[in-house]
Amino acid sequence: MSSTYKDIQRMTGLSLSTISKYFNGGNVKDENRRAIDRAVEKLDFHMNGFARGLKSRRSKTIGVLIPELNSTFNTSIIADIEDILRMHGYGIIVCDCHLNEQMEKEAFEFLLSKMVDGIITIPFDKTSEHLQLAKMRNVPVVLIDRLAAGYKTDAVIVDNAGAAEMAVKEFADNGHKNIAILCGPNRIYTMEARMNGFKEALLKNHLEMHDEYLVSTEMTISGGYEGTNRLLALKKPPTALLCANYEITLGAIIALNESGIRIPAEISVIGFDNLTLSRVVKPRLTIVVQPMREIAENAAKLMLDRLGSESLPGIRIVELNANLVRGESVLKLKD
Amino acid sequence: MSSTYKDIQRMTGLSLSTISKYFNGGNVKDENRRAIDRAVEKLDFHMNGFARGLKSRRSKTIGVLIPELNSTFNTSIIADIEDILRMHGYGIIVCDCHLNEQMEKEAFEFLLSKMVDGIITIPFDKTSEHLQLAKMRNVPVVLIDRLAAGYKTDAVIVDNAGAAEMAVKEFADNGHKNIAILCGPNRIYTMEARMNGFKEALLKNHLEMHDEYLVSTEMTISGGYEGTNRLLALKKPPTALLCANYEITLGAIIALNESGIRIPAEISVIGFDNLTLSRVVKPRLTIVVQPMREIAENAAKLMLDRLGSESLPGIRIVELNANLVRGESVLKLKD
DNA sequence: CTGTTAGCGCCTTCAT
DNA sequence: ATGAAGGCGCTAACAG
Repeated sequence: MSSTYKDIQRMTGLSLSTISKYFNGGNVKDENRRAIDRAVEKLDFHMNGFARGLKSRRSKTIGVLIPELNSTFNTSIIADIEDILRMHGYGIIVCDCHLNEQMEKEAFEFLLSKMVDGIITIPFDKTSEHLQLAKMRNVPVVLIDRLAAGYKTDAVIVDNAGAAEMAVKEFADNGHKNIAILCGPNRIYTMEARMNGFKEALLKNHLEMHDEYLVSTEMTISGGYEGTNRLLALKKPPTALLCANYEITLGAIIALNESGIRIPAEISVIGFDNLTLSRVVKPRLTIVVQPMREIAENAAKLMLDRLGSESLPGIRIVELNANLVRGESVLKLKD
Repeated sequence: MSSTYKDIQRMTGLSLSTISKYFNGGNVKDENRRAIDRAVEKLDFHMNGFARGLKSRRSKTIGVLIPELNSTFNTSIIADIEDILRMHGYGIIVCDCHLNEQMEKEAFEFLLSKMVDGIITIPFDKTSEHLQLAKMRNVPVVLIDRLAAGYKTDAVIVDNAGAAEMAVKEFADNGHKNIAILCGPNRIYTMEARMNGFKEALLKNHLEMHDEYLVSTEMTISGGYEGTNRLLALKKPPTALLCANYEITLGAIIALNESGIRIPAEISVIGFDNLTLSRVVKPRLTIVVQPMREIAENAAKLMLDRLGSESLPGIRIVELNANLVRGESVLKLKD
């Protein structure tokens, strides 16, 4: 059984309210401060978070709900968010809904039941009806990666279409006409956006669209691996390949390496997401880098702001841009 | 402002204690049950976790403390633990201590301050003094991956030395004598154990130990990549290579592929940890697989048991074995 | 600067 | 099967 204010009271003779003030930054005589300090030490006193939460209605805990923990992008964002929030005294309760809309809703309610002060989520379900639940309970929500159709709230998004366009332009500028994309399933918002950006960019650059160059695959190493092999098996394989996320990029590289196909001599490649990878692979990979740290920082900041002052202006949407980091994996074709 | 028992009381005319019974599985007349049901619906009533916790002294929340979120092994374990615990009504508060002992201690206290009912951790600090804090507060701790020197508690460990030995034996059985290991830093418990297992296995198999074949590197793709290139640069490169974790394995494969070195014709390789990867890479990688799911399941179970019945027997330690899954990445040498 | 008092929302004897 | 009353540990007026 751990000690309480009452125990401190017994040891110091001070009243509960003085003790409370001490713990909440009020004015307390130095002499008394020290007395309390000593008592805390002796008693190994620790604040009871339940009692405190009961009054303050705050758990200093943020829910983080993502579609899948086994994804470098997601865990990297989580790592950064955790970092930042912890500096501010907040813990994160993490839920993974395994790319399942039903579970997403359940996990969302679960988080609310855990008295989180807010929820940061990378939404999966396109309708995102579950977000309404938070509104009813007055729990702020910050979205990452996509806006919810029916629910306006703070969000941090990346210009995914723009990111894909950037890559296509890089290929086009280097004279490529047969450009393929290895993309995740359309049901994933970011993947859809990147695919759309890709197609539009072909138009903008006056390039023909080859259906067989639009490969939709799982967002895994295997997905990238198999997709690449499918492309290589075409009568006329592409001269340029855009991989739409980290795991796919990895799979593509492994497949190309294995087939003994040289980058960029035989195929030009632009990867996605992971800067470390780009530096490791030789020749250095040209890569579309999402500003992971910034995404996390902005999401955390949006949340902290909301929690800080009860009534902020309206919705704030932060749109960040991906960057193209050039390596040597794109060959300049002569024309 | 959300509704409370009092609101239900107003709507139903029942007493608070009846309502409490209803929510805690007591005997309540069917008629009254329905009345409460209706009120809950109308009021959108949700139990206040703080108030409940104040009495029950349980948050239904488990702390999970790991050295680093950017590691496939860790996140994979977390994903499974989260899964299992959530099924039992528990949420997880995740903390990443960034391979830093000071932060580990702070994060541990932080978790305790968040009123977690228990802590599951992959400890980093070798002395693990911080674990004592949990004992004082009567918070059960389950360790993963290593036992703490000074603190006896439930744990799930893997026979790391045995895992390394298994790999060496596989190489030796195939006639290899020049076997290298690409291992993480010695300060990481599992890495130390695998390195030791490796050395012992050389002895057991009557193989000579070449210092230059014992490469210590970072547990990252770059680490594996650079380590491999270091090995390849030797006058007499090894004929067999054991990679001591997933990221290192990945880096090694990329490096070998790039150098145009064929597996297993020119070098035999055994990887670690990731079954998916082994299936993707061609030739299929022989791999030492840790039973991730089992590790998570056992850790979760140990914790749930502890929380279930206040006084269980003594310490329970579960030791699991890694498995060698054979692919075609180990060449049989003629002798 | 300190003490008194009345809750926060729920659970738990103890009666009825 | 239900109700009344007190308390879990902390906070927040309000006095002094």
